[in-house]
Amino acid sequence: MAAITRAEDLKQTLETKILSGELLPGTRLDEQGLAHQFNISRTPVREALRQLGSSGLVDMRSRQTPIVAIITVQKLIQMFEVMAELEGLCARLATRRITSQQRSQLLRSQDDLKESLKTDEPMRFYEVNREFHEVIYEAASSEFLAEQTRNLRNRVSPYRRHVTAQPGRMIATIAEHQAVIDAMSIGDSDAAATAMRRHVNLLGDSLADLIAHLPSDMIEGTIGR
Amino acid sequence: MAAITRAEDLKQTLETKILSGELLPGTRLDEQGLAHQFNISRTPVREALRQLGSSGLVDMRSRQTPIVAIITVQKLIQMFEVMAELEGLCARLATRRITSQQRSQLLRSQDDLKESLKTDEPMRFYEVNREFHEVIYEAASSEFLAEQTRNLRNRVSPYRRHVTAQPGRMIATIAEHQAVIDAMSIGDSDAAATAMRRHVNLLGDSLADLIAHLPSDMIEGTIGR
DNA sequence: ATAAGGCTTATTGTATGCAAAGTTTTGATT
DNA sequence: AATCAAAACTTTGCATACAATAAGCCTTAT
Repeated sequence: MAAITRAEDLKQTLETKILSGELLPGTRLDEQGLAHQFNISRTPVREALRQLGSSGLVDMRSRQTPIVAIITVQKLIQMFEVMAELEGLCARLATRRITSQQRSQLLRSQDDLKESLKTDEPMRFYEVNREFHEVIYEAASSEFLAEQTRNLRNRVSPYRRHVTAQPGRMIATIAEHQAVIDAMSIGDSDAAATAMRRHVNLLGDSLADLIAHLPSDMIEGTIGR
Repeated sequence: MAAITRAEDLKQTLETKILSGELLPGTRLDEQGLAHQFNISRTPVREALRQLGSSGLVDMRSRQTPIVAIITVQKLIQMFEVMAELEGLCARLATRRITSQQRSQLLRSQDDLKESLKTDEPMRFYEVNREFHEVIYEAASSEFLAEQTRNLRNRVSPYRRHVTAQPGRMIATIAEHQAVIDAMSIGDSDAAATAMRRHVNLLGDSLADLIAHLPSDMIEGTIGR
């Protein structure tokens, strides 16, 4: 399922670089530069940028050089608010529809989380955490809901890695995940939804605090160049 | 705030035609045809189509002629499920943040709904109904949430008008709106969220039923030719 | 009659050139 | 030295030409 068109290829490449933090918010993405850099013409570059634009990762003000989207603290809070609701719905649906296989995957990922906390591997923690949520998306059996939620996760991802590595947050995350698992295991879908919503909102608050209390020139989001 | 670029213009035009039902799901949107029809080149046409593609209104399978997106009944149900959750969140936030002006706007729209039912003006009903929800988005004071919810409303809109005009649904809608208003007026944000979620889900079920029980060649969504 | 295969045609993907809008630099004037 | 204006330059928006791929059609063989 490799991308066949240059535009699609570039879109994937840029998306990866933005999500991974290699391209920081505010970075200018001029067509000619990218075209030259990837040995393609401006046409597919434009298409890739436009697509990233409508997905929200790139800011496309007309007649101006596109930049990696900068999210204000206020908007970040709003995004987590919505994400909390969607993840909550995922948990609610998953509680009713989860298979036993998926249930054991959840338990396993919980063990892995504790392990990576003990061995102090924040990157692994980040990845396992992602898997935990991914299992719940799958268990919810709503491809559309999964897409929407993933898209939102992606959009906040460039800011998220700041907070994920914080020790306090890692411990809290494990406890919050446990609350979700517990609610799901007794089949209480409302409690599962509430626990998940709370989990995501706490994460958002913590991230918002972190960013808001940083001096503005420490925030990567300020127009770097 | 008129669109200045041809691509943006065309995007708006196509979006309007799709939402209004003038362009039915399954309609082919070939670049050359549109370019000729609007006296512009293929380049801005491509851009407009790509944008509509990522917003979900147009289906853009690679190397194939784009078509107005066809939504399966299953996916439609999933979309309403998510929309119900988002509209519920809107109602919850709006309950806490609504101004007195907005509150009276809600009451007024409720009167207008009853009026347009009495005078049998389904188009007006449709429009006032939209306004009702729009006021709640605004009252929720989360531009991001409003955007997400609107986008979803737009995506189901081509299918929605089938059910809106049904007399039973119109009466039910008025009652369901009233439940939302009542909960909001006593400041019970949870009840408001639940009432709104219920309202949107009922609408979705009703629409899904309608479409599922129709012979497939009566569904506009089937690839018309 | 039907299915398989190749050829023709239609349509999308990409490159390039030109026009228009925006940005920066430079210079003149106060 | 500071400010404003204009010109030079940069960068995006659009048009057109060409390449590549998929779709449709016809032929042919079984």
